[in-house]
Amino acid sequence: MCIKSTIKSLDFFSSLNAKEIDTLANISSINSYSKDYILHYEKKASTQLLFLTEGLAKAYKIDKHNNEIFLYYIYKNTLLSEISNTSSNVLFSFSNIELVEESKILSINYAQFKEYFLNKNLLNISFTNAIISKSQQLQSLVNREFIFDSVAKVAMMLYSDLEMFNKLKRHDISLILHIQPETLSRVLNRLKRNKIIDIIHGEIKILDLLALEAIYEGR
Amino acid sequence: MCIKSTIKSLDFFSSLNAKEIDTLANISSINSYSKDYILHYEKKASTQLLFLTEGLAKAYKIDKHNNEIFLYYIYKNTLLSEISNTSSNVLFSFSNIELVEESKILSINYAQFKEYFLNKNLLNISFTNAIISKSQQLQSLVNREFIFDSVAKVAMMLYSDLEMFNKLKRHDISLILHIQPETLSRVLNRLKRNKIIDIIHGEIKILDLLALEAIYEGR
DNA sequence: GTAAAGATTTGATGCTAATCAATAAAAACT
DNA sequence: AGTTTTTATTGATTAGCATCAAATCTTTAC
Repeated sequence: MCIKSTIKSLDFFSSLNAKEIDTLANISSINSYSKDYILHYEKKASTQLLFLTEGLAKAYKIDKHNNEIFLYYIYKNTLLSEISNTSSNVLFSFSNIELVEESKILSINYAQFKEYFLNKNLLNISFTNAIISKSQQLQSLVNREFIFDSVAKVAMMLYSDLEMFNKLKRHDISLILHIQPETLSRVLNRLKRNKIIDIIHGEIKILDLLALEAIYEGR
Repeated sequence: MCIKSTIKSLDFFSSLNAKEIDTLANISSINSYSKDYILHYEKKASTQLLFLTEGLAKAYKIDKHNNEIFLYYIYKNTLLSEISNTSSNVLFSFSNIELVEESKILSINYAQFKEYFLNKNLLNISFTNAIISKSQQLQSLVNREFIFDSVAKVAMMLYSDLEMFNKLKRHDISLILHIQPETLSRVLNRLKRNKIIDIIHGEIKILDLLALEAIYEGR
């Protein structure tokens, strides 16, 4: 059956046996959504625990001036929901979650999930790890936004994922880095002037990897 | 014995029985440190899981210009360590942690803690909850810093904890809110001019609670 | 190939809060 | 009390980006 094979394909559930997967399938459903669908609005309550089985999503918030603040991407085969507590049966989302591609979502009744799994010491490790990795995404966000200025943000992204940088449109990069496209353009020019990178036909080549690292490693 | 009664006093361990507490006591130690001691440096590895049993600590990071960025307070009876993963036996701290008061710390060997407790499905719920509450502290930090400008930050703190606001020195408040003391002073003056608060002998009285709330709730 | 649409860059200007410097006020001494 | 030290305020200036507008370059559609 489709739902069971989907569950089996998720790392999160790899510790379950056949019978447990049956139980899980009974409290779950799978839905497909098209690109740009907004799954979650900030601060809204939900009774379902969601997993992204296919596709790509992004988490973001809206600031005072109605600008979108990109938080992080959520890749397939991971937990989508943000866990705000374990004592209540209701989950409050911290951010908006929007689908970037057409996606499939596994939706599990959270109250029953707790009853049949967490409270029986099943999936605890998976659950903890999922929460930790969300927490780490927040940590890198804090690094990016508080510790780094715009030059450091760009340097960091060039250093850690040049391929992605060259693949995406400048507009999307500026969204991720939470700076304006104009600022991004100016920063790239500055790095080029300083002979740290070169820009050939819009494609970026790194000339001085160490200098790039030094920019965001600081001091 | 002292170490056992300390363990018993921590909510985190309330689900353990006497024998389990014995086991835990064997892989633990308690240390006292004086005010201003720095427990953890950012990015440093540790093999110990730390709990604050008495006192008060603060987590902070250092930005490019060597300014301290206050993250959050850590209160007694809670987990001090930041959990970066469960697969390794080493913990990497995300922030610096410094004691604000003279404090007592319970220190547990993390590898053995995992072996004797987490892997045996003990303390899983406590552990998960501790991680969630750390994650939530980061979330409110993100809210404060991204969504709020300096006026909104001050309004929020006045609204939610006036008592604390009046107790602390302006310098400490500005540290918490991550704005400069000069800015704080100017913001307070502005609020006073707008008749939202009054300042009598340095002590702040709220005149218009609704207006204050509107400033940071503000669409 | 050419027009239209979209993406990127450049220039000018403005806003928020940081920084620097000086003063004023309050608290802690003796 | 008076003096020193700490804390808070005020004024002037600046840094860092955002914003707006226009120009240029690139891609897409026909």
